[in-house]
Amino acid sequence: MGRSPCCDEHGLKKGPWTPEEDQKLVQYIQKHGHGSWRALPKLAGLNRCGKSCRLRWTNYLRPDIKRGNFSPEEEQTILNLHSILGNKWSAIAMHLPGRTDNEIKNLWHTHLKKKLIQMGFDPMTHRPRTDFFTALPQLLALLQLHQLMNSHPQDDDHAARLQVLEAIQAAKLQYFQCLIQSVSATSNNCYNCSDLETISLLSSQMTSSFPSHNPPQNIDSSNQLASFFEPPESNDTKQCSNFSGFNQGENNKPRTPFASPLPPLTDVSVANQGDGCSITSCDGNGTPFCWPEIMLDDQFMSEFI
DNA sequence: AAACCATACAACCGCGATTCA
DNA sequence: CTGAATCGCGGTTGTATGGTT
Repeated sequence: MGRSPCCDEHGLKKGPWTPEEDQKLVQYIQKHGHGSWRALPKLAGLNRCGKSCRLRWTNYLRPDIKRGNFSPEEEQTILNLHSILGNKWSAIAMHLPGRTDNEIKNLWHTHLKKKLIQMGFDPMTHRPRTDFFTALPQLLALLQLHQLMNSHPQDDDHAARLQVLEAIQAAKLQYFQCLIQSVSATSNNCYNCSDLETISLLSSQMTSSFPSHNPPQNIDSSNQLASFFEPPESNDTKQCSNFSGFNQGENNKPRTPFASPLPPLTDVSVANQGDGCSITSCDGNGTPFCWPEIMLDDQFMSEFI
């Protein structure tokens, strides 16, 4: 279906509008209405395309446009509507008299989106942020690499092995942080579960947190994750990050800090502290909740926190 | 004072939807 | 019914402005 690109017509002015052009446009529309936008520029004596005129009128010159900063109430309305409607700026604008879709869109990109991110919310889903599913493919790829490496213990590429192990440690930390974020976000619930059950439960919760995305369908990779979270057996490990989320001792099983039962938590934060990281939070009564100590390399802490 | 950077917002562009001959 | 013309939306870019180094 062919279309003539109206704005490509040569000789037509582009760029910022002058007060004289504004005046011509306003006077013409007040007198005749806009009618056909395509025909308007010629009739109004403007050297612009109709599309440019329509945009200038609807976004700037219309008499019912409310100018000035958005009020906190307006911002809240936009946030509420965006969580329901998504990027349907014109639909959102219909609920805010005097505001244009363009103005709302700009506000979103310059302020509201950043505000949500800073508050730890995903600006698209309006739910607590977690990069779990973003990181999952890399996590699984690293797992495969790890398994491959372990199945060829004779390989003597020491540097490569170290690199892979470090990457794995980084992925573990990233995954761990996702869990913390999720616990923080769901802190009104008490979980009574053990290590992998916690992961499984949180994973399913995260799945339900992404209605508009496409999380991996086959999320039941608990076995893979379980083996992935086994501590590396190589002697090289001491040169890598020490993720003390493993039970040190006979079983060497992965240990999440979410010992059962988990109290409702608030103010969860992870801070870089010397050689490792400290996690602080409060329970529902505002008293500090004691987390297991996590030791990690500065390199990884500075990268991920 | 100049260069650089970040931010805000007006304007443009491409494309799907709708209208109309 | 068909396809060209037009409209309107959402994503993106360009530029002015203010702040920082």
